[in-house]
Amino acid sequence: MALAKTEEFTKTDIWLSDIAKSLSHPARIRILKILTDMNVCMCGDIVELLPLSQSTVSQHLKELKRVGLIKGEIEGPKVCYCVNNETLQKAKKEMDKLFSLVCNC
Amino acid sequence: MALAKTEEFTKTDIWLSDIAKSLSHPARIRILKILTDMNVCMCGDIVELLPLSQSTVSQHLKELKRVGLIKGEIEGPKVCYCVNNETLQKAKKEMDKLFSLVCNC
DNA sequence: TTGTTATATCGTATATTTACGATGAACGAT
DNA sequence: ATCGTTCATCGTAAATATACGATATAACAA
Repeated sequence: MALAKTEEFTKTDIWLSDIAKSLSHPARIRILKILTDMNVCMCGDIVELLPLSQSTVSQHLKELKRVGLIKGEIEGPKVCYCVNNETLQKAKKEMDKLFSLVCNC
Repeated sequence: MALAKTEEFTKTDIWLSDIAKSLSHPARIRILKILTDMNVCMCGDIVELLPLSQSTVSQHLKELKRVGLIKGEIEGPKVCYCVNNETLQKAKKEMDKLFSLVCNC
C-alpha cells in the first residue's frame, strides 16, 4: 500500500498525540498514579505529595482534565479528583495499537 | 502503603514523560508509522509525505532521535532513518505498565 | 455576617516548542 | 574543481508550557 501525502494528520494521530502531551510531564504521570492509589483525592492532597505549588498542581490537573484522563467532582469547597477509566481505556488501546504497529516485538 | 512527598520525580517517570513528549506531535507519530511502512527511509521521503517543510521534518526527526525511538545512519549524502526497536520495546513496556496501573481494565 | 478552607484563575516571567526560509556541510557524479 | 543532492543547523518569529505568588470564588461553619 502506497503512502499518501498528508495534507492534515488523522484525527486518531492528533488525539493520541494530545494524550501523549498530557503525559509529557513527570508530575502528571505521578498525579495519575496518586489518584489510582488514593481513595480520597483532593487537590491539596496531591500538592502535599509533589514538589510543586498549589497553583502549578492545579494547572497540571487542568491539563489532565482537558484530555479527559481524569474527572473532578465538586464536593462543597473541595474537588474530588479521580481517574477517568473510559478515556484511560481508549488511550491504553490506541497507545498499544501504535506500539504494536511500529514496534517489532 | 503511604505515599511520600516527592522531592524529585522518579527516573522512570521522567523517562516515560520524555517518551510521551516525543509522541506529543502528530507529525512524529506519523513519522514512526512511515518508518515502519517504508524500507527506504530518507528524510526527503518523509518530507514528501508530510505537510511540513524539510527543516521542520528534520527537527521532528531530531526529537525522535533524541529519545532513541529512531536511528539515523549516514549513507553518503543521505541519511537512512529507521525505528529503534530496542527503545520502542522499552517504551511499549513502560507505557503499558503505566496504563495497567492507572487504568481499571 | 464573618471567617476558614479548598481550589481555580490571573498576572507574570522564563523556557521550550513549532514553524519557516536561508545557509552550510558532506558526498557522489560530471 | 564544480555541480547537484541530501540533510542539519542557524536565525527568527509566534505560540505554548511551566512555574510561582497573589487574588478571586465557592461552600461550609461559627
